[in-house]
Amino acid sequence: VDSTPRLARRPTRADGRRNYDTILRVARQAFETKGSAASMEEIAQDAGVAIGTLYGHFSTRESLIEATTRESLTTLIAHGELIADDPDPLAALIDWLRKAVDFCSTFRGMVVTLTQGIHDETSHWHTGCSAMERCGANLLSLAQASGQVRRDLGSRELFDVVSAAAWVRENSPDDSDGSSRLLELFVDGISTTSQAQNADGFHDPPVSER
Amino acid sequence: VDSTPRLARRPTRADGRRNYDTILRVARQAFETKGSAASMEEIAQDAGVAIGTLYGHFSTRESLIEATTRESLTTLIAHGELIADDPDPLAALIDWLRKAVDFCSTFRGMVVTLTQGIHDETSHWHTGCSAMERCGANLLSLAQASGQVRRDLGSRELFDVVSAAAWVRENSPDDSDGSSRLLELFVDGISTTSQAQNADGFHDPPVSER
DNA sequence: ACCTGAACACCGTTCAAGT
DNA sequence: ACCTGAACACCGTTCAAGT
Repeated sequence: VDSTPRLARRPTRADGRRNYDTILRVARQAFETKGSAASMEEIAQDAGVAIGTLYGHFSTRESLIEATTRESLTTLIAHGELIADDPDPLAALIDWLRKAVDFCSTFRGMVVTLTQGIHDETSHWHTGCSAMERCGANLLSLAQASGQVRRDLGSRELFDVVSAAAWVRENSPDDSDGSSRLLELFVDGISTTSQAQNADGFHDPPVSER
Repeated sequence: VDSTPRLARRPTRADGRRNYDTILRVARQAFETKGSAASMEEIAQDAGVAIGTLYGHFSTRESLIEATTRESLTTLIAHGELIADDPDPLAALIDWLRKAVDFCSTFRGMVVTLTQGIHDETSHWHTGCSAMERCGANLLSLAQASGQVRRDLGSRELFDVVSAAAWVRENSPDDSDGSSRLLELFVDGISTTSQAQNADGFHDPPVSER
């Protein structure tokens, strides 16, 4: 028996495919405006299908969230593999970390689902989460090999850093703009290069002084 | 009109006070085992009162959580004031940060309620949260004045660091033991003293190598 | 294969009546 | 002043019946 749950799949029949696509589109919209706890009933209604149809395609909320963000995750990982041969591994790592935080902040509440996914092997997310962690682990070890990042750091900790930064961004209004102040602090703590210098070579003033 | 909601108060009448105390005791227990989303109904039942009685004393879940942890918060702040005149302000700051993370991890889900509290002025928590933030801000500015901590750091960011570390601890099984690896990374990123050295003067190996 | 929606389950919160 | 618990509201999920 296969313990990993089957991911949502686009149906073959025309009407099913139509519904599947509409639900996905509506769900994306709903999650973005109301967060990952958006009402299933409402999504079904807005998609013009009965609630049972929604559950027919996406057996759990988590499965729907997964399907909704599958593309972005694939893109993130592809990008991570692409920049793996960057001459400056630290720059590549930082670049990827920022994009990873962006991904985890696709909508409110997503980062919670994601972290649950990585710890729960029966989760619809687990495969995706693991791929993401592996991708970060690769960039990390490259940066460590080049001596730019301290070696006492594991890939799980990197994942924690990313999710923590994403969590702060969605919970602290001040941090909701593009850059994650927390991540930059992390980067400073991680790198072995001259301390008190982030990737841009300077520190931003605290929010309260802008 | 006073917009800040009245905190839960111990009633004067004997039977009311008995119920109030029992509810508080049961709630503490329930939150610790089931997290801050523990069923109100169950708490009332276990306390041997009707659900209406619970709401009579604690108008919202948040109010109950606040009352449940009020003592610890007071202790945390008192401690922060006590160590403010430590000859080593950085050590004092770090000590307090660790205790603050502990406090925010009193039970699962608490840190979410807390961060909402600091951003929402109508919250039952807001007064407590602000006091906590002020306490940290004080220790921070002392450490900054002594040149041990970089100056481009605000108190809100410190609060974010604490809550992020607490959030990771309650979401990542690896980090659930006493120390918060994330916090230590932060500390490294914060301090102006020789990089790649935390307060103990060395780095712990990553979890995966222990 | 896929869709439907009534039915079930569960839980938080309120409020009129009681002591 | 405080307590009671039925009643209300809301929402997620299932499943027997239909196309």
